[in-house]
Amino acid sequence: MSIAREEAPLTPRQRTILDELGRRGFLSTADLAGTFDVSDMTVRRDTRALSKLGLVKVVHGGVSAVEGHGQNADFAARAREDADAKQRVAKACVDLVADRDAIILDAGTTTYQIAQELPTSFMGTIITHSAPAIQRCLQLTSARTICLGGELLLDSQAFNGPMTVSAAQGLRAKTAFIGVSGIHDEAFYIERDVERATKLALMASAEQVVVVATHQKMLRYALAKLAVFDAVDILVTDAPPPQEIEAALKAADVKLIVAA
Amino acid sequence: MSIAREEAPLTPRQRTILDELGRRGFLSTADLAGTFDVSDMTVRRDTRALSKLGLVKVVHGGVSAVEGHGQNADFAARAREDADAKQRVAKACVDLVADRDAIILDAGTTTYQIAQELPTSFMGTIITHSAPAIQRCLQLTSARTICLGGELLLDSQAFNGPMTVSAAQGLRAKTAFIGVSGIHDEAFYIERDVERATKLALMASAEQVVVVATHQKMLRYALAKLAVFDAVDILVTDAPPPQEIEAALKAADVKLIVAA
DNA sequence: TAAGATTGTGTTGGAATTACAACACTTTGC
DNA sequence: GCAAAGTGTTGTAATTCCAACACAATCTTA
Repeated sequence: MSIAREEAPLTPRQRTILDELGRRGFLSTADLAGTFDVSDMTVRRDTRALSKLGLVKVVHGGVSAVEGHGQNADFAARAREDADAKQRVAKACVDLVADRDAIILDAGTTTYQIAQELPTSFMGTIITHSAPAIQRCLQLTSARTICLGGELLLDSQAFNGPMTVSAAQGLRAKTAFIGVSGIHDEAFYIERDVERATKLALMASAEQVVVVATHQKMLRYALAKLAVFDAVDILVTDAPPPQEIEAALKAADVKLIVAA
Repeated sequence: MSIAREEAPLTPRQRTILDELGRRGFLSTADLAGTFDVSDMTVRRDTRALSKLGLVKVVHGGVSAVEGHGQNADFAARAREDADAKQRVAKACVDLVADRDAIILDAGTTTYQIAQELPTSFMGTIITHSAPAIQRCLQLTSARTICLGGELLLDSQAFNGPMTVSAAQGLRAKTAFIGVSGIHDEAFYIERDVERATKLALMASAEQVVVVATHQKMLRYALAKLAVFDAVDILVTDAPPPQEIEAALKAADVKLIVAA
């Protein structure tokens, strides 16, 4: 009784549909009619009502979950931007990983693609504070996944704060894949200052630090300075960077990998 | 080059379809045809090939993600068992929560239902080590979510181990909702011994300990003994328990809540 | 209490959408 | 130049959608 429930006009059947949809992503009209033992028409009326409330998307043959819930939509939308470039970068990163390695995955959409590109047979260890990456790790039955806890930030969909930092400090990995928002003046920049401590802790816990950044990040500043080039071993991107950056990378002895 | 990719005979387009499907759950044939700028027939040939490999499910109108990947299916299947009972228990638990409370959610399908039943307007704090619960928390834009890190166990889909325990010890909440596998002889039992330390730490960090258990758990043993009745304040279930349990609960001063 | 209104549901037929087999065309590699 | 693989097109079959109407259960109101 303590909490007011805002979803007043939903029948039990509609709530069940929403619930299942959250788990399955798609439900066919015929299946639903069978499950509830009602006619197709009744199911259609339910789904149409839910669709009118923006809770589901009606498609030919059934209903599909709508991804526009909470901050969740932002991340999904960002993941789709330059998806090709991110995928190419991610594939090149996976090529840097051997089968028993322990790797660290930072938050962000590009690093998330690395998790997606990891083969399901991967037998190493994944250390991450990214909620979407963990979701992906549930599919990797041979891998070991270690989550760095902390407070959930909705915009980055990752855990952060002192808990995350201290959890990272207790671990050691071979390679850390770090995402950045901008590259300029021999340094890497990030959007959220609160993530700085976490990223630095991740970098300190790995033998080898790999920064991933699509070409859109080149010659761009962002709010906070993360680290200078010297702190990084490899930069993986999807197009040859501007000359000034390439020269600075070479001067700082950062290996450059341009994904095909 | 380091990792062998087992999915050999997949075209780039098919891989992209799989990839998107992992995020969206459903894709319509027409949409896919538009996205790749190919004919419906070509898309259908792709989806049929993927379906033959068991990677997707073809439905009238498009393709749907198949949930039989990884251990993931187990949890989803268990969540569906006695779903009604779990939902009733979960609703009763939500009624114990006030809007600014900090609550602890243990791993398990019943506690997961609590996360599902929490209104999206909930403005308190959720502390959990359950991956599905965290997934749900991404929708709760007003709440604060704290993840207890640790090693991911695929069968319980939760984080566990020393990291989890020490993370829990540093926190304090009003109510902890704990799942159990059996109730017998004035004690609560659980399936996995490794979870014992985590559950005890969660219980120690809350003012009030609530155990959730559907009636199927009554008079059942499980592998490990978690705690005696005295360590718990409230038991929420969905049907009146056997007399011997009810008497023992009363003797141990455990409040019994039977959800309607 | 009875009549009327409201809500939820099932049925029907035709309209709209999708599926699929068969064939023709283009590209690729040898 | 030929075989193989991939793709587009066409017409037809199968499925789904939906508006309209009929029926039952519940709730209102006189």
